[in-house]
Amino acid sequence: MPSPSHSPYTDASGPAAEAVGALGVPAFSPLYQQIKGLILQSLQSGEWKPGEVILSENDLAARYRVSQGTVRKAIDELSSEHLLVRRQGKGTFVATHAEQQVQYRFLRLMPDPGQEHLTALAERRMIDCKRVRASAELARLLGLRAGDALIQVRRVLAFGGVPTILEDIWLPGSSFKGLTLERLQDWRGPMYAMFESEFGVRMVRAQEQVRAVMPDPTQAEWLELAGPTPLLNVERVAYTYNDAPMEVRRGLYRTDRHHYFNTLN
Amino acid sequence: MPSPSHSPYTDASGPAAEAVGALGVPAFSPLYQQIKGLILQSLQSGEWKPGEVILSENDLAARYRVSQGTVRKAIDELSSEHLLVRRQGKGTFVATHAEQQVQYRFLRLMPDPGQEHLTALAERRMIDCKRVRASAELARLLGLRAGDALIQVRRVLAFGGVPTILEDIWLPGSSFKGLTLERLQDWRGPMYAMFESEFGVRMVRAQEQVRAVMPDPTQAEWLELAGPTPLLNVERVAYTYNDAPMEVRRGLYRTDRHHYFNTLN
DNA sequence: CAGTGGTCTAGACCACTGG
DNA sequence: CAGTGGTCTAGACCACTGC
Repeated sequence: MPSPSHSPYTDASGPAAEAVGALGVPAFSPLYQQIKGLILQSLQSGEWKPGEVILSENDLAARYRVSQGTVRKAIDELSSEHLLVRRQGKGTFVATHAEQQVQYRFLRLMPDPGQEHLTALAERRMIDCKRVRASAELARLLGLRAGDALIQVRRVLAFGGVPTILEDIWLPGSSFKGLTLERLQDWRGPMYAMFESEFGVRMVRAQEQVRAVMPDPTQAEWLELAGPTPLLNVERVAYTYNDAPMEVRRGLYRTDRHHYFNTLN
Repeated sequence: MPSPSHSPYTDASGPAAEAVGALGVPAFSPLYQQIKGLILQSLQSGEWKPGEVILSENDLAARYRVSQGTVRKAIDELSSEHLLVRRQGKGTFVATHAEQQVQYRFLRLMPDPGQEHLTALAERRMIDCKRVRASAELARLLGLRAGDALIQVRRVLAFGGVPTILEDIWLPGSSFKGLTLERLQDWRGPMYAMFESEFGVRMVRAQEQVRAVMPDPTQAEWLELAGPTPLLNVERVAYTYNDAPMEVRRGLYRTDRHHYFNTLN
């Protein structure tokens, strides 16, 4: 393992041992990337759960026999991916959706200027939660086979009494056994926080596709639309650790008092 | 200035000299943040132009009398904000919109699966470029006064012969003197690349608000819509260095063969 | 080959938290 | 006060580029 007297590059032992690519070509992978992978494994295996402290940088450095700076760089990346959260003086924590500050981290619908008071008046109406079979399309998105068991949830989010979001959510039945309408209704806090504590599934990343659509009559009824109203159709696939898809969600958003917000860097 | 024998924290000379907050409270600001600010100033002042190499890390370290590691951390952040681009073995370059790889970095409309061929068939139709006066709304967004001179550009983007995007663009007249329809039509490449090389304005960041709307008859005509079609209304404010707003843009996007794409982290 | 960015280390000290 | 993350340095060496 790395030690002061020899270079980490020429040393084939330690955590870097099998850094060899598919073709036998030595695929160079920096030490800190390998450390990052090891920490990631510990997160996936549940060694540290959402909200908990992980080992200190010094302890991790000792565990992996590398310098603190190398551990630090690994944590830097995990932290910028929102998998870990650093708190100076306290430690490094596993990120969670159950924090006041980052609630609804994935919801990009914001109140228009002058409508900010609506956020405080949010109200969730759980409509349905049932077992269904995966269509070809849903199976493809979730990496399953058509016909596999899914759980489908339907709900409405209202702001200031105005139904604004109609959502259908599909989850792999195998990972969410025992999810019922009642448990959803009783839960306080973000749904993704419930997934963490009740099912051990942490959503880490998501992709959305947005289109403009006209609602069908059923959808219009749930949103209590008076006349024909164009809506945003937001299709989301959410991923856990190691980029495994774990949720598909289709939301219909009213945008007369809200807008979908995005920052381009 | 910092040197091996004394701590950078207790040294009040060098680039860190006036790190004192508004209330006389010593507002601690890390050295690398100050270096970052100094590099940012050089970018704003045009010492290095988009596409050019900047000083090497060693040279910057010498210039600012800090270690290479500190310069490195400053460049790390500027690089993650897409203001600089590192190329191993070659140097660090000022980011530009005039690169093949990152063309249309801010355009989030993507072809639907099976429609990817459309991207190659893009076609721009410049419609209009005229001087107007800022409305109260536009003035607010651009940090100007109502009535100030603006340049308004209207154009259509078509894919595979289908008009898909109708855009209105507003620019501060003071920064874009001499922008004409003809120059826009003659320009090959991204509009933001033209802003860089012709007007010295580099767009660095942008925010978008997306809503679902029905087009008015004029808009429907430009997009050659047969019947009533809901569209995405995308309002963008783009910013240069130091977060100064330099462009407002309203786009109407057809989403029957395309979608607005977003990644949530 | 020299020059650039990229990685890794070891050690020192600062800023923050909590007992 | 000890323990945590955060900053800074100096030096060594690797990976990549182009002459």
